[in-house]
Amino acid sequence: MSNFNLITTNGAARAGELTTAHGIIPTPVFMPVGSQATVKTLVPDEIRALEAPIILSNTYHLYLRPGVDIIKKLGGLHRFMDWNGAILTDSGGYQVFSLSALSTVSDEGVAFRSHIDGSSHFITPEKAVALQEGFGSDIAMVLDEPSPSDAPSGKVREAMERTHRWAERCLTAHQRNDQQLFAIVQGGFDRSMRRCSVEFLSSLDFPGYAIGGLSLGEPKELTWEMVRHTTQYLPSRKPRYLMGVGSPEDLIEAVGLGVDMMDCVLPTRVARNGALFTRRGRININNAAFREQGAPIEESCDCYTCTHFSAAYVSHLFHAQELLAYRLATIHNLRFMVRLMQDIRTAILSGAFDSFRQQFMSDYRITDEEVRIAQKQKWIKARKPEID
RNA sequence: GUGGGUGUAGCCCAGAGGCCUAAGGCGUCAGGUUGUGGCCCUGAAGAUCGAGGGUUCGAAUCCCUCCACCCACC
Repeated sequence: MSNFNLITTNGAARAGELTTAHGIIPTPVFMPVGSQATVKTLVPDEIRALEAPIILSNTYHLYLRPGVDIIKKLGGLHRFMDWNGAILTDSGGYQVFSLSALSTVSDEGVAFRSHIDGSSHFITPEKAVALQEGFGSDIAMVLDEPSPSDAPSGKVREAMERTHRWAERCLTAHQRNDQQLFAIVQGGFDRSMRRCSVEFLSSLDFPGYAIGGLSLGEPKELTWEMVRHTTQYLPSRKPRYLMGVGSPEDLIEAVGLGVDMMDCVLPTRVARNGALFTRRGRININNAAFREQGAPIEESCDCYTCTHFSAAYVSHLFHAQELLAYRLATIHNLRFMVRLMQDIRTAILSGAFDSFRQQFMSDYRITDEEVRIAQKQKWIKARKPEID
């Protein structure tokens, strides 16, 4: 029996159901991030109210603090944080490279220093699996090695091949049958390497596949080219998870390319800085214009924040740096993302994905073109040494 | 009233004859954040340096007068 039921497709876009030990998850789905066993500022009842069926947590952070033994002793991650929905744990591969500059990779595993106290640690693929089995997450990720966006192709291939060997070892080590282990495709920004990665990992019959190593500052067009290229070779009957992406417009784009699952810190992180999503685009609640707005952030939004408070009140809380500001903004942005995915799914099921996408994109004011160009040039500049 | 101190952007302040076209922080105004540190990063606006006079090639800076505020003593 398969864990994933592909209900329908609409072009490349897909609607399905992913069965986990903690519920059936309608896909496509957006997973709020709760790295340290908490979706920052929210209690589980509030996450439930968002209608988020699954959240993401993080092996790296939980391993360092409070440690797997404590979580195990207290009944596993679900009980520890009182969340009875599904949980996906990231393996920590990404954090080792992004958070800690002092890490060294070998075939055996990765040695790194804690960003908290500087202590030394060593994680092997087997240990990454054991940790996640200890946490008891519903979906575990293999230990992978993402490549920095400026890595030369030799290094990218090396990291990809190591990721493949680690994936095999994770699969062998994995034991819990109430937990699914997903593989992670790497291969940088090279089409042939991406394809190579997909084909190798597909042969190992994982219950799900993630696309890693993207959205690292590269131009959007390149991100989507890689996603399109990757999903076309992935097995259609398995869920596809695009890691670490993205913004509201990214959700639509990715689903349109055949992605089923996504997670991103963006909605929660920018929320804490006053950036709020609406169907007409992103706003900054700190802007002077909102100081006197009696209407909510978005009239048509059904979130707790918008059904209880004016934009002026939220604006006041931000200017006063009140803790409630972060909570209300987080609730709004996450509900926006979850609801957007729900609407996308409804559109796919009724065969109207394309028109939904067109309508959304024409309503939604995307990041200024100037900013995008500046980011692109910055990325090109960073890679220049390799080109020379 | 006498003695002392302080006056530089909305607020706190750096500067002590020329590198001042006056620095920094907070605040204000606007951007950014993509497998999470509520951090942080980037821009912008905003100052006839309390007022007036003088010395000097040159004054926020030295001198004089006045004004305001603070402290102490009457």
